[in-house]
Amino acid sequence: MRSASSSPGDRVASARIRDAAIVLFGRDGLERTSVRAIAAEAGVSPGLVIHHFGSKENLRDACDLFITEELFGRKSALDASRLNEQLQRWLADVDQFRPWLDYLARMLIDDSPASGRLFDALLGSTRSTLDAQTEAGLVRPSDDPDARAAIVTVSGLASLIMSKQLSRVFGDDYFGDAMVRRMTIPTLELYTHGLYRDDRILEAARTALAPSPDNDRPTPKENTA
Amino acid sequence: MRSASSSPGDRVASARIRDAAIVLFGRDGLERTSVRAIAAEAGVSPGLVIHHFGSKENLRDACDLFITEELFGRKSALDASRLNEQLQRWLADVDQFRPWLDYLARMLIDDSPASGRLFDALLGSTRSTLDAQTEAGLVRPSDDPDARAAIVTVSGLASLIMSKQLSRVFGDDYFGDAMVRRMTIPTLELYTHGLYRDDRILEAARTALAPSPDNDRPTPKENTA
DNA sequence: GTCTATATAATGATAGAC
DNA sequence: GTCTATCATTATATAGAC
Repeated sequence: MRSASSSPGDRVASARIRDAAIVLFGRDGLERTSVRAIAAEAGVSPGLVIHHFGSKENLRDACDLFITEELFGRKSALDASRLNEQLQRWLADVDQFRPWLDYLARMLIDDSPASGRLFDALLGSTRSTLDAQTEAGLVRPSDDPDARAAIVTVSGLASLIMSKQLSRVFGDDYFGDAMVRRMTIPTLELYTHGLYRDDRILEAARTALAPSPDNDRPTPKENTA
Repeated sequence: MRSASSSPGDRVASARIRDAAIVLFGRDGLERTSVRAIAAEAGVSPGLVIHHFGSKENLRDACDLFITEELFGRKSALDASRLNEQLQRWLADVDQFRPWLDYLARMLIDDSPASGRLFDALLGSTRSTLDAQTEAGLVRPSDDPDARAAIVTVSGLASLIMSKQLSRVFGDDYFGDAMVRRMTIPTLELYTHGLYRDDRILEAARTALAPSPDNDRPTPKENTA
């Protein structure tokens, strides 16, 4: 397995540049990262970065491609099980894969061309996983499986995107074990027993959204934020 | 109520500049927005922007302050009910408040000094709302109320941060009614009945995380992403 | 493949007139 | 308060030597 840290000498320069770019783009963001900084991180000259990738934008595309291929494999077909397995691996060794996780989080919030494809793939994977688990009797059926998959997807990604905030709140460094341990059981608890004690709020919302032409109130969201 | 759109002439220049900055920072991000672009949006010269705010960074701080004061009020004390009420108002009229919602989402992902305070306030508000609802018998008690509040908070914010992705998936323009309507019932469904049919996965995780010194596996997250 | 040196454009910020 | 003109810095990207 290729290391995510940059140890100059063991890879060719173009790979070192790409890896350095992933680290810095993921850590500081695309705009805050200069070609010079990438060159310094990779131990090469700024000119070589452009020589290999043509432009900063092309380098970003190369990083997007690399990360998505690491996640999904070279095959264009979406393999939900491989994606889940790969994500598990990254999350299981955060110290090593943090740059890739950071880059992934950046991809999801900087809506680039690759961003939409990535989100669609994650959503599709969640959808098919939930379908399989529903068929296996593990997960409850849903009236709107697509919407449910979207909710589960964005909720899962939320911990990734806001991992810095969560780590700080839990007195942990950045996506450390303490945070993961602290979140796991309550998350599964929520997904097992829900939050509300009875159907009152759900039924109230159903009534409010029921067929009634003059009803265009903006749907009671009931403190879900 | 002050309008969030920029119609030059009805406000003093410094307010127009600040509002323009909120629009552009929220839409394009801090780094992609130049002082010149803000000046053009506000209908003033670039020099005036610096004259009023000293620097781009100070202008950003002023925007952070403005948005947080709009959310929480001028009082430093955290008032959960006011915050919830204000968020409802913004979400109920997305067309008007989109710039503020966008700016809010940017604040949460660009971890600035104000970002941590904002997140803490949102978390605290969620926590106290859940506490009140628990006491009222509406919400189930939790073994780890802080962790549960964190999960609910980031999950709620996830829809805000990834609203562009969600809108696209639901064939809607950007946080439109279709998306909100489509998400509301499944979200409440999830919060009412949960996702899993029984306790198997929860119990498996509890066992895996049970007191066992040699067990430092990275906690099975079971496809929540 | 890799470097140094440089061109060119855009940025944040300043100075001074009005 | 507001503008125009400009400075100094930094950015990406190019050119050509080795």
